[in-house]
Amino acid sequence: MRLVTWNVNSLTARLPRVTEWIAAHQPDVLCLQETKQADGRFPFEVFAGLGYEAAHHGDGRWNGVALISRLGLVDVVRGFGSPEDDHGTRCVAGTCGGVRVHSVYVPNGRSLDNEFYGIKLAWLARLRSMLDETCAPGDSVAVCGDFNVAPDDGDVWDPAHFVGMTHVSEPERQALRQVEAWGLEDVFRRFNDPGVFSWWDYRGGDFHQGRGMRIDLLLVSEDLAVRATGAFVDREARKGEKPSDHAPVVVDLANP
DNA sequence: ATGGTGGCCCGGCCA
Repeated sequence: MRLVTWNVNSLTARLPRVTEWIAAHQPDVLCLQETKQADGRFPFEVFAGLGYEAAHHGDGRWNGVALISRLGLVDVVRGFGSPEDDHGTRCVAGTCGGVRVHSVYVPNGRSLDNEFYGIKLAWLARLRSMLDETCAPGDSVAVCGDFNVAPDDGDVWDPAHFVGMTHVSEPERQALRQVEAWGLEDVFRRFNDPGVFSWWDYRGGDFHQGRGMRIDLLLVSEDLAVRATGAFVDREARKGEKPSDHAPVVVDLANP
């Protein structure tokens, strides 16, 4: 099973790159974030033509998440169940080939003194409580998406640059660890040394200068983690014509 | 040097 997460920064703008990438890399389950589409504009038929079922949760200009699967897609749940908890369309879950998969887009937080920083911490706490409510120990679970948190100093190009900034603060990292404490592992780390990134700012030639962060994560339950055979960032997808500012992150799992 | 780029959709927000 090839499991992928990719923040596409507008699926409308990125659809040619996404379909090209699917054809070349054959994901079984693809979690997208920042589709920036309402449900009515999501191109279900395009993915169906490629052999995939899809679920989408989006309401227009901002956010929007999708779950795309060729292993089946059942028991779809959009959001956390209350608009106050959701803070936009940022989570969609479904069961794909026996795995409960969540595509998530954690609020950015903007800065430590911004009201959205508290919203980000609350959202991560709600993500944990949602897992407690909807998944049982022993379930096969994956939570994949743009967490807007770099788990460790090795996940940013220069820790000194980020002192006092969002994405690296201890409360965010603690909130992420509380999600993992449900029973999930950042399995990418099994196969990659520090210094591998998934996002680079469009500005200032950051990608070509290597100024990135690893904020796109695939957190999987232990039964899945032990089946992992590899994990990588496809940096090629960050190059070329009209790239997203994020690259796809891939985890491969052997059959059980 | 408090900028820069890109996406939404056309002025300003968001990342």
